[in-house]
Amino acid sequence: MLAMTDLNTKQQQAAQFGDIDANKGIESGPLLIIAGAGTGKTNTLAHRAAHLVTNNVSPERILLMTFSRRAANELSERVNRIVEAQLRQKDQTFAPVKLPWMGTFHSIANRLLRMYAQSIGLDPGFVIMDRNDSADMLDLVRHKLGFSSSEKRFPRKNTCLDIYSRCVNAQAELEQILDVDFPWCKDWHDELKQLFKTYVEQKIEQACLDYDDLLLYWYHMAGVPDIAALIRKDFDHILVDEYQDTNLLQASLLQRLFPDGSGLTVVGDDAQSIYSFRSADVDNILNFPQQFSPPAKVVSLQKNYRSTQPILDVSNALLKESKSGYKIDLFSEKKSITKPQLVTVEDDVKQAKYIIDKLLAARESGTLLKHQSVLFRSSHHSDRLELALAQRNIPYVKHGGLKFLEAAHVKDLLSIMRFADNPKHQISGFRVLKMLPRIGPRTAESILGHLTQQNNDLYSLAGYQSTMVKNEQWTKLCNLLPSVHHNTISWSDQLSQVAGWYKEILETNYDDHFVRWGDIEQLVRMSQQYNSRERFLSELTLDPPVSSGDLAGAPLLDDDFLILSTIHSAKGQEWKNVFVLNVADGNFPNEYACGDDKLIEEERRLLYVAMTRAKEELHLIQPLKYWVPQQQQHGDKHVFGSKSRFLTESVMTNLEATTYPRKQPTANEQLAGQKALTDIRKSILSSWA
DNA sequence: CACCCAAACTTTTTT
DNA sequence: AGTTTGGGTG
Repeated sequence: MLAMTDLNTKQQQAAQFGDIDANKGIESGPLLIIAGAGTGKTNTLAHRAAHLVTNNVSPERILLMTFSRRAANELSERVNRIVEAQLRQKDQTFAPVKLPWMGTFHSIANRLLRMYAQSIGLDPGFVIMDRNDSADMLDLVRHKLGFSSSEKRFPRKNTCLDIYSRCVNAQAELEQILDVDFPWCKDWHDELKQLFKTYVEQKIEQACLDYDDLLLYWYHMAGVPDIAALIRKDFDHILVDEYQDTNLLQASLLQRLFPDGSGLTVVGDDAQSIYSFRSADVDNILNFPQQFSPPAKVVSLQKNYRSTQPILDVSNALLKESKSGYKIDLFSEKKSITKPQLVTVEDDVKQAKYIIDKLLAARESGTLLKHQSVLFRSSHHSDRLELALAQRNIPYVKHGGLKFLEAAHVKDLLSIMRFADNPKHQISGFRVLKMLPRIGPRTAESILGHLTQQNNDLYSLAGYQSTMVKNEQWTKLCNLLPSVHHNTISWSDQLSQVAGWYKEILETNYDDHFVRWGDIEQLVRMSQQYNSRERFLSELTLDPPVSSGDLAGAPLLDDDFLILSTIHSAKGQEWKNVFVLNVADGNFPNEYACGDDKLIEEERRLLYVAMTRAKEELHLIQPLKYWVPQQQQHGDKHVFGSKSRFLTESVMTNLEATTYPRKQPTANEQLAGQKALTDIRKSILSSWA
């Protein structure tokens, strides 16, 4: 038996679960690891992977699915270190372990689908659409079906996509989804159904898959016995991280592939399930054990290595208030007399001031900015703070919120690449053509029609007859697209060539083209890291780089900076000091999430996630009034928030309530105890006497 | 038919 | 606040 000295008993139990088997290395039934916040989940998972590898399970037969690419990389490094350490103990030589099958559900789906494309009637050159593309395509379909000109307003494209996505991911009928989640769209049931049908047809026609399709196709592929058998045969072990955030579609495809659960390990914490808007279903993890017979083994990790006990006390108290779940109690050996703070401030200006005060004080006493963070429910909550930070010249980086790929110019450039890659993909084509001056929706459509007639041969673009489009930009584009498509231009030059063409458009269309060009150059550089156009395009949509508008800006020149993050993006992270903004009803829970109990429960878990990020200091900030980004009616822009419903009595006993700034005594109080010094009324009266 | 401007509308979180 | 829609102009 290998020494696993740095694991506690429970962790070891989880890491080593299963019997050593001569053929398969390790033979194990289904296993569920409930890993509370900060209980060493990644370490345990990495040890489990390492345990498998050192017991002769070959690395390429392990399928490891994580929530994000970042988590995957971290795990990979950890596995490597552990395996190395263990082999060194046994005096064996170490060759780095590569776990080739590691990534998000979506990226694994992408790989498998390309492998099996031919067998399932899928164009192996399919393009992956991001959410925006999908929404645009739906919009187009909606126009074609004539739903946009109806008397009553048809749901917006993004709403439509949300509805569609939920149907797919929750594996439910449209009617049911409308009833539960989109009751205001119920009247449009028939039209929506037709819309989605046409949308699916369009996607097939244009050889493109949206995010949901990646899972959906995988799920259907797993339903074909021959293919399922092939896939199953390739993997001895499947480890799924963040299982609490999987949706029904993901759970069902796992079940199809590995019906008896052998070799299946899932890890998660139901108390941290915060992705229901993406159709994640906590019931997946709650019901996991009973899915099998005999039921899966459950190991729960409760010893926390991150936070001080007072922080865990308040977190535990919060969790106890929820209506369902495993409700594990976290405990820690880190004692402290400092209770987490609940700070009442007047408004968001004071809130920002408080944070900056505390933040700088902490830095003075040796805590770097990057060991502190500010967390919030929605990304605009930090607006006021960002302003204040900028004024005080405090460098920060914001996670969550606007994405690199959502910037118009980046979308422009990528759509040129996508169109060149797959001329059938009309959404990109449309976007590309409309960039040109004097080309609007109608002309673009007509050009695309011409292209379709010519079998999507990009060379035929030059033959499009029109007096309108004859200009140099058009001619260049007609040459550029086919040379990219047929790789006449080598891959390493493609992006810079395309960017070169786009520069002119950028300069005429945007005032701030200078800043935007920086992003384009960044993109060109990034493309060099991928070895083909196809990989570049799919990996970029599957794993979008975090916000980058200010990537070249000042903050990164400084190596110490504050982290601002939405709670969702803070998953898995930890900081010494954590500030949570706007802990008040309306923001926390969010006013849009007060619909039903399930949503409220999730909001509570969100606060739980935020609290458990802190190692030493936790400040919950409660503004008495806060800014509401312009309501329909022009009323007061300030709204008085009431106390968050999550701060119940039992939670409050674990918090120290303070006020900031320390209340100044009023003038009357300062003079308190003295008799009236004078009566002004007399002097006023006297002037009329 | 393209383009520009004004008015209306909608808000969370993200693979 | 920033996007989407509608109307008017050239």
